[in-house]
Amino acid sequence: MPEKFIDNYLLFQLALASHTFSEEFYQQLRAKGVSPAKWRILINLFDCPGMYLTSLAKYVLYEQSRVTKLVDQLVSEKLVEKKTSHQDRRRVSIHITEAGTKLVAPLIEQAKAHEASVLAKLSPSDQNNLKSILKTLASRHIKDTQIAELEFDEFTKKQQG
Amino acid sequence: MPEKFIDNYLLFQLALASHTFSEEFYQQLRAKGVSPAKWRILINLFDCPGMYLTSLAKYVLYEQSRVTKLVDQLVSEKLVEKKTSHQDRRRVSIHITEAGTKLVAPLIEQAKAHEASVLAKLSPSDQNNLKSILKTLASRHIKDTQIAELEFDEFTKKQQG
DNA sequence: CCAATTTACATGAAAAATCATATACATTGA
DNA sequence: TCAATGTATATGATTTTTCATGTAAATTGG
Repeated sequence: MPEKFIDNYLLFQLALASHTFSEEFYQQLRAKGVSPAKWRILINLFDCPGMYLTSLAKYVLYEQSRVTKLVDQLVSEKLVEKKTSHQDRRRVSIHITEAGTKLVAPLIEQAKAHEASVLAKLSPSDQNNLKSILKTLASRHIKDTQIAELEFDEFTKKQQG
Repeated sequence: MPEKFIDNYLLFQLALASHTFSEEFYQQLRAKGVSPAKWRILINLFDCPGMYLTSLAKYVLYEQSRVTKLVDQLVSEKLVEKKTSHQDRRRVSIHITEAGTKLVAPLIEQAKAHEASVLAKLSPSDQNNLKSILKTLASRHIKDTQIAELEFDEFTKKQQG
């Protein structure tokens, strides 16, 4: 078998790894009746409740209009709530509900267990290398898109004030 | 900013990296009128012409019925051809055409340049670490799904015989 | 050899995602 | 102040993708 371009092409390698392991976990999610898209939304809101819709969209890597629709479904399932901002009445902050939290909390434990099973395929040093390299790449991305800091500052200000 | 679960969650990190850099390149593709899905099909066929449809689907990480439809579109654009197998008349091998090759060849050069720009964000040792770690993860996947070897053996036998 | 099962691919209806654009609000600068 | 511009989200039509299933061919086991 000759070396193919694809097999050494970083974007393909990343897509393959992401796809393979995500699909593995999605099986577990579906078994509990949670779609991958809703999981992504919920886990992000669990981590950072009150996120504005557009920021949420950037975090979950979905288009804004798609997130609008997913959030509306989650609202109808009482798993999240929308609140329009007082400072800027165009903006909508999304909060995970008690029920939403009850749903995701055990899934996070499952996710951690699954992640451990994936990392177990690698040596301890490779485990660290992989995560740190991905963080390097991610940090540049976050810096480029200027989401996290701004959003979080507003969030903490509100909590403190 | 406290550490969020998500930001240290491997599946999210992989999805973020894959998404970010793929989207970057997809901009270039779209500028040339090629959709990401068709690029994936074409580049795989370029690497391994004559692949059977189901194997192709596994390689490009798309569902079989989706690949059937994408391939049919590509056939109508004269970029690929379908040939039913003589050994097994259920199977269809897909071949990239001259026109298809002409279309992808320069895109591969663009992809290589883009990949270099992504890797440039990392130190040389991290570049090697990342690729080798991803290969480790991928090799297990390929082994699990038993595609490549089988498929290629048949292909080379045909060429030799 | 043949019924039962499995495999490869196709198809059409249903669901999800995207795209273009609308609406409502906010900001900017003359 | 207010017109022009920009931003946040919503909406509906279109396109994509999935899901369930169909058809035809191959394989398997009696």
